[in-house]
Amino acid sequence: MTIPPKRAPTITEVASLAGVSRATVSRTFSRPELLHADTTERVRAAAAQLGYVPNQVARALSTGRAGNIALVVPDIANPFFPPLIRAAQARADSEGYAVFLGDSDERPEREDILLTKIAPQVDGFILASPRLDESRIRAHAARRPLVLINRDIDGLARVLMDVSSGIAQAVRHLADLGHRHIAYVSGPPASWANQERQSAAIAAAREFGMTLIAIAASRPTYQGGQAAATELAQTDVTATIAFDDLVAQGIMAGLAAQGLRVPDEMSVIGFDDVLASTTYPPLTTVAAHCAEAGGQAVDLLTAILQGGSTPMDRILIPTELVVRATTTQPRASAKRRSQQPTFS
Amino acid sequence: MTIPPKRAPTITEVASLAGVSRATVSRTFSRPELLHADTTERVRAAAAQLGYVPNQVARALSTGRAGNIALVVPDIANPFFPPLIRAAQARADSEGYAVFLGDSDERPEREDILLTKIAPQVDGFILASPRLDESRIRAHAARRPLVLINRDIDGLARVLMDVSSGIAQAVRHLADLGHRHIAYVSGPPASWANQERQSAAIAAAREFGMTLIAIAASRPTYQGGQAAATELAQTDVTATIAFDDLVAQGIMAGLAAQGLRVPDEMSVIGFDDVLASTTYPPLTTVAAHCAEAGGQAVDLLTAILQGGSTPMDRILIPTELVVRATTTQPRASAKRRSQQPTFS
DNA sequence: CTGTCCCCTGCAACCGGTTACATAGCTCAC
DNA sequence: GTGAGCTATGTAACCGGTTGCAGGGGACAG
Repeated sequence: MTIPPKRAPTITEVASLAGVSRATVSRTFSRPELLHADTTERVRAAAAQLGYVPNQVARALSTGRAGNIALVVPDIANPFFPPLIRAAQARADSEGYAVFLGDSDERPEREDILLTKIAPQVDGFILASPRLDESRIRAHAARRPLVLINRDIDGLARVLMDVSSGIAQAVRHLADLGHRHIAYVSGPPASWANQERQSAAIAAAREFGMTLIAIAASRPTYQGGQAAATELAQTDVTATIAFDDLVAQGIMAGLAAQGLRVPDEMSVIGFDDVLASTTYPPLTTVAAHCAEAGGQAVDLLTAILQGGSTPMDRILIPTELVVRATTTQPRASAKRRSQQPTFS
Repeated sequence: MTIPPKRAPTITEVASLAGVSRATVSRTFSRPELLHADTTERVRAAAAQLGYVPNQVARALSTGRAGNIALVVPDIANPFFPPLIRAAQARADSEGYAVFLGDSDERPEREDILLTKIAPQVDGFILASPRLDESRIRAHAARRPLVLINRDIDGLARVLMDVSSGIAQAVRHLADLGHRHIAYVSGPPASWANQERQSAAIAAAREFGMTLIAIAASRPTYQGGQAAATELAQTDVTATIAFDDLVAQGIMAGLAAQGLRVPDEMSVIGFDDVLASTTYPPLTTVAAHCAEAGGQAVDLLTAILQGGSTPMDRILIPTELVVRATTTQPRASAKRRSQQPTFS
């Protein structure tokens, strides 16, 4: 049996205990500089005695400011997001905002519903890697300040990973090691991040005169990577760049199952650097600083909420290669050249 | 489709468009069975035309029900929590609740502040692995319905892992393989989960006539596990049970750095089964079904919120051993017996 | 034809704050 | 001594819903 939750004291009770009007109590907590010091003191004492805390819901209704922000991600369980969420939450907290978390389960329509449902309760949104189409995102942005992470829509505030620098470093690293034939194992085709990474890889491979084949991981998961490893084993590529660390790890496991050793028989590079330090062997990867992206997104959002003006509405977070233990020189191999489409 | 206006339409606008009173619009969305079908239809049409969505904040103020629940965890980045959060969020969503997420950064006082700050905006709390002391938890529970995960406080609703069965299976598995000297690498001493696991391990070891030493991982992290591996290497134990998978993975990396091979020279068992399938070699571990815990906690909370009565206020989730590739028979070893405290 | 009952719907008072505006009292310069 | 200019506080109208209560009107029985 539950204890009937005791009702929190209201502003009216504090007012009568302190012998002032409700307005004075309200001002004590919102604009104390308007009041005589003695008065605020007396009100504070009364409030403390009753255990009064201003009701955020009532405050939100009358001011229109909720003191909350919403963070929507496609899949909390994807290791890319927890550090991002964590940083965002910490930042929001120190700015005085509480955080609504939404998981869209990778489904655009869930994202849409989530947004409309929690909109009145928040002052602004952060959409991380949204799967929603551009027009709907713009529609939501028209209602509430909104910051995107990992999605580039003109005119909207956004925090982006500067993918190309990191990918270029990765490809150059492989070129320096002597690799000539490499693969990119891609993520969700609809994902902006995937398109960015893939085209950056293609461009870099062309620059270094390497052959690059693209292999689709059915899903951006460990399992997807495992499946891709089977395809990889049938090609003559000696190095692979994966859509993200999770796929890279799946590839490593898949290769191991095929009896191929990493890095001796196949070099593997991940992306994000979210679990690189916890794989064995430690994964060479491109660090995307996702935690920083989360923090920056909150900063940007609160700046918009408070200032109104947006000094910089497009923040680029640099990425860079972190070399660990999954890349080395290619070994001569007699594998058959694949029929995969090749680029340059 | 109409261009969404900056300000969300209110009940008043819908009422005048539909030619009814505000009360009727309200009832259309809260208690439609009181209205004539034609009326609700007309109101719904007007609402749709304006893009009206009931304002949850206003609703919360007048009903006292916020339609939100809060989920507080000590560290989102700990892989134990994302599946739990994900399941909880999905469940809450389908029950019509939105979710506040709080990360206490493992600090009890942050937990306390978070709870008091969010309290008026939510109908109830879920505290996962709270670090807060019992009296404070009880204080919060007196104000709002509250469900605990991984913490056993008498009289409060809670979802617990039935640790002992899984640990017993793990120890038996090691005994069957022929291990005689094993170690438990512990987590945070203040953690209920750690105490449970450790005492279960001690009890099981005693039952099977094995020697068990306890080694403290300074922190329940990958790094903590690595450090513990150094200590492990100096003992004559042939198998290790880790506080959780993260620590287990750190141990594996640490052992590799010491030149010890898993499982040949040291068997390793984790706990939680949150990243077991993504390590290499795949980790033998105790599955804790943390996602189910999250879902059950939400079910329990919503039952309390709706029913008022609590049919079952203590849910036990069974755990069981999942054998993968990090356990095998012990190899004779000449390592020196350690001076660690031993239990039976 | 009238009375009763029930089904819908409207009226108006909340919920707990915020805030524009009014005002009381006081200081100070002229 | 009086009006201007403050400062500190009160009054009351919101914010956008919900809901107890009242009442109009149709159905139906007598």
